[in-house]
Amino acid sequence: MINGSIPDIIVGRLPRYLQALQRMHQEGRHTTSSKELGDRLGYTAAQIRKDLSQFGEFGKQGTGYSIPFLIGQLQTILKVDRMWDILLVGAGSLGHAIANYNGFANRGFRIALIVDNDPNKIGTKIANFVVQDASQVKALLFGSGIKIAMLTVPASNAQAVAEELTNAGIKAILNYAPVPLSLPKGIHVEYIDPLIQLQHMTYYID
Amino acid sequence: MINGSIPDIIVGRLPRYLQALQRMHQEGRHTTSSKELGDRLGYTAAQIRKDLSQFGEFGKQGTGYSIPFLIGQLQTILKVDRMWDILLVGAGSLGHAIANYNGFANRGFRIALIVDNDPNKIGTKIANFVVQDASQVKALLFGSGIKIAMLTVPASNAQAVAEELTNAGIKAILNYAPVPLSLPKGIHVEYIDPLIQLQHMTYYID
DNA sequence: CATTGTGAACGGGTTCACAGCA
DNA sequence: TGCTGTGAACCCGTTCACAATG
Repeated sequence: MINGSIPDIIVGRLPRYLQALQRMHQEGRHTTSSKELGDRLGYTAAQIRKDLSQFGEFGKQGTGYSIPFLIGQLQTILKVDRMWDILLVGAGSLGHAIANYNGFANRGFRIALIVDNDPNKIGTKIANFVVQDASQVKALLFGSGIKIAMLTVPASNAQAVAEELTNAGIKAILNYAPVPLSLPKGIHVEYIDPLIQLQHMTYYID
Repeated sequence: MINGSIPDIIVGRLPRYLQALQRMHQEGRHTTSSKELGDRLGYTAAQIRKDLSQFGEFGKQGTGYSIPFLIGQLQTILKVDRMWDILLVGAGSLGHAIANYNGFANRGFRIALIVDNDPNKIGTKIANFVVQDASQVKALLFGSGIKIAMLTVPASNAQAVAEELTNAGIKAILNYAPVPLSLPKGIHVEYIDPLIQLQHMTYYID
């Protein structure tokens, strides 16, 4: 393990490894192998070993990997050994569903602030939060330490809102709006768009 | 264009091309080029030309691509030149958000049936649908022509439910539960898991 | 003896570069 | 001139295969 720049495709698999390991841990397991982990996730054993070897030597020959140890290592690598506060932009039905989802906390995340630009929504309560005015987002974020946003606004506003967020210091955006965002280098964007995935699958169905 | 088996990674980009083209169409545009399309989506012009060339010769030298024509071609290739009925499994808050989302129809999909296994939810109404009993799913699907399911059930049930769906004739599953599904060859699965994507991004943030 | 870590071989997707054509 | 379609070159991620070791 002598590396500065890890391929993004490898980084993208680490959360899946972590998820599977946490599940094994819940099942009371203590040890696993690259083979078993690969079988669960649909990867080859060699790939898992090669991926992990980019970050260190975490296994033992003949034995495999200690599950709790590897969980700890991956949490450190992915920086989810801490709690990340998240800004939720958009208090529509999807925003509601996200705000009410209780699976974030044990994975390193928590919704910390909800904003919307609809006067009818500002001031209403969602899951213990009062919806704040989106136009004040820069002031609301100032000093908050929030660096991640989830975007659930209409497609037509997404680019403009994303630019405001960038301007307000946000460094990563999980974009639920069905539009590609064009933002400065250094801002990380991931997309969630069920229609893209549905259309991918229909190609294969008769 | 002489091809039987297109790489899946190319198929996965086609819905994005289609989405961008539809947006251009809404903007009143008639023609585009591989360069412009690539700029919108973050791909190189060469890649877009090469991808499209797998399916035919859709462009004109010197001019580019006719937007309505290319939209039609991609819709045919992806089989979204028809309407696909979808089964929604799980009537929790995420299921509600999905059922109330009105962006499916103009992209080739519509929710046709909602089921849940919670007696308190069965019989309630969501977005004009009465929630049906999940245990009857095979009978409900029989003769319906529904081949696609969206899964918004707890992680602990997801594998078992997915197997039932497979058994009931479902061919494609969009899985919102944070677990990898293990299903027979020929069943297509796509995953949506915001935590995986958040943990991917935190790797890059300080 | 089971299983890791890894250099080397392999494979396939991306980019290049240019002929061809409107 | 502008832009497509595509063979060839290139690049990079995956798989192989085996020495190393608890």
